[in-house]
Amino acid sequence: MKTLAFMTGLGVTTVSRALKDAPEIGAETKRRVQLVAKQIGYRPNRAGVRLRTGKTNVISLVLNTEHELMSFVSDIIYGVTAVIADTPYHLIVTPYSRSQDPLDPVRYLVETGSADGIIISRTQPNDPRARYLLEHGVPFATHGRTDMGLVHPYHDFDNYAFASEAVRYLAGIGRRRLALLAPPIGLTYHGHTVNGFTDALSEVGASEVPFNTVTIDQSIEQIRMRTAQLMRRSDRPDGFVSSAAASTLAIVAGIEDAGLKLGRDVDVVSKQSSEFLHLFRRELLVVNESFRLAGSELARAVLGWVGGAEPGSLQSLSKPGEVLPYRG
Amino acid sequence: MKTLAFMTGLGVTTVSRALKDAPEIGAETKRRVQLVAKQIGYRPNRAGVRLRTGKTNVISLVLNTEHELMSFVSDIIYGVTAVIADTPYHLIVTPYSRSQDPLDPVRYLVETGSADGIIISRTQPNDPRARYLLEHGVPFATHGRTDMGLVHPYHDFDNYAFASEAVRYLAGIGRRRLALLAPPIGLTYHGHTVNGFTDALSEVGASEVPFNTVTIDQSIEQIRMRTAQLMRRSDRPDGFVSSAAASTLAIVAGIEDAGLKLGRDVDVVSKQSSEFLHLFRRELLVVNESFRLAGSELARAVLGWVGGAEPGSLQSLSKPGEVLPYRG
DNA sequence: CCAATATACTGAAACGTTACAGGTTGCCAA
DNA sequence: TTGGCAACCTGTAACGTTTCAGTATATTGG
Repeated sequence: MKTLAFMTGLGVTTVSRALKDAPEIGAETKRRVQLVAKQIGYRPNRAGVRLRTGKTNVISLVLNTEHELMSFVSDIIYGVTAVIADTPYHLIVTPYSRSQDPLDPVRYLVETGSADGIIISRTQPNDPRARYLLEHGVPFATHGRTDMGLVHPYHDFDNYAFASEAVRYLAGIGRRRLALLAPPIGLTYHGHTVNGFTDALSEVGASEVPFNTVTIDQSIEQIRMRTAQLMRRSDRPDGFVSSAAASTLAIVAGIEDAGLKLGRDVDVVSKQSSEFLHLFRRELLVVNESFRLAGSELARAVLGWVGGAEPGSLQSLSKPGEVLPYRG
Repeated sequence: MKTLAFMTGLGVTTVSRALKDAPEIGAETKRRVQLVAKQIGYRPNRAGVRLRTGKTNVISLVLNTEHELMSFVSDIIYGVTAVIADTPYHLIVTPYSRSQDPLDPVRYLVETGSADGIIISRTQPNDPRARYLLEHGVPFATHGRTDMGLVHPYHDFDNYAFASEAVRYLAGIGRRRLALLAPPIGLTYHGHTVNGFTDALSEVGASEVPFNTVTIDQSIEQIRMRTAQLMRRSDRPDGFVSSAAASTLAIVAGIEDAGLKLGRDVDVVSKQSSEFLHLFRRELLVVNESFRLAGSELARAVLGWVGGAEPGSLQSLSKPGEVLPYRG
């Protein structure tokens, strides 16, 4: 910048202001400065800006290293980076592990002022992280809604609609006794999913086969074993609704362990975030959820808040598509 | 830090030096300063340090947004973060897309001085990024080796061993006509894989069924279609070696599209980075490759170089485990 | 006892940027 | 003519850190 000032014969202050289109700089001067800046490839020094203004130009994605789905991590990162690609923002990934309080990484980011905006996942109805961030005035967006009467940006997939559509579909092909492999208890979308499931059950007059103690956070082996146990009982379900593709692999394995056949003895509707369940078993019924979209929406939301938009206007809910059987 | 200086009654210079165990500070003073620092929870301001020293405390992971495997992205990030978790380093993810020169993001990072160290993947035998980084003296590590006579840190999986073991295993169960679904042409490990494959073929006296134009970078549908075509020919292979789990799903689909049966008409050995292929088809033969390990090794390597270690001492090669059939 | 030296500490400057509090010029109205 | 004002520009300080070039005091060797 000093170089720019020298080259243009102006003061550094003028150059600084000219580069950000301040009103008190002559139009001609602005164009001149910006031209020279472009020519010599001037890039603002992030440390200088950050030290002076506190603006980090960083968005942090806070992830659980044990429980996030593989596809979630990959796709959400790509979604976020696609949006921030032509902004000065960088994406930093802040991990936390099972043993840690989920609030820890968030507190760290806020205390060290390491990010202008934060994206969190595994959102809870009463989420201490959201509360903390609101209290500290740090812009953020959550993947999943909260239920605290506080308003903040979020992106969510309509899991109520997913679960209820899944139940309706299964009922439509004659399935009457349904089991739900739900999201982890405690997370907001667990509630949404369970509600959609049970509401639709009573709507169509089907019944639930309890599978409560198992969630998609469990290991493949656990889910497989518990499914096999369940399927060996006389009152076994004839339909499953599964909230995650990886768990669906385990459910199918469990079904087959019990000597039953997918599509004949039982049907499974599963969410998936990439098109592979139909390669796995053609009989599966799938609903797509795009985590890349989630990443983009979340990035847009945080950037919006950072840029001064109303948090309440930065909320989005993505509707599930139809339940899809295999086609050709 | 000014606060610390005031509290201890020392000058800021002394505090700065005391905190980093400089030799010219009295032992007693050091302990005192460090105690007070701990008490008030002092954390060095990253912008201050970065502005003064140029040290960013950032490691950047450069990823292709189209062609990286899902599991690769997720696991490598977790591997890296696990290593840098108890260091002052942050991980930033720098993406680039199909249309871009892979050198672009690297150049950006170097020109803006945005990272102390860089991790790159999809390494080529003659890799312009590695050359560029060496020329500019920026520490980096590559996932995969180069072959330019230049020495730099890397982590690699021994794909020669993988491919040759796979061939030996298939030959051992009577397969004689093998096809290889190779990594993308141009990447170093394409060559390694192909060499391992062909060397072992001649060793065991089996023959290759060319499948050259297809690589794991292609879409699931493409691979599936091409496999089905191949399997409908009279000179079809009776064994496959596949370099990626996702592609293996497509190969199996293609095999079944052609009306053939896995394990009877044809066997497939595939790498996988998470334990799911055996849920998919029990007849599959798998070799595990841990991307989390790769991430950790790469992080250790860059940090080592940043810390002044010899680049040549920061190279690691991970040997594949055995070919594993399904068990219980 | 003095000079040399080691030990322990310090102020000022600098990294690149922006905000604050001006300064200069030219024009217009009184 | 002059005071006021708008338009445009500028120097200085500050953000938090480290480095440079010291200073002051105690210790040692001759």
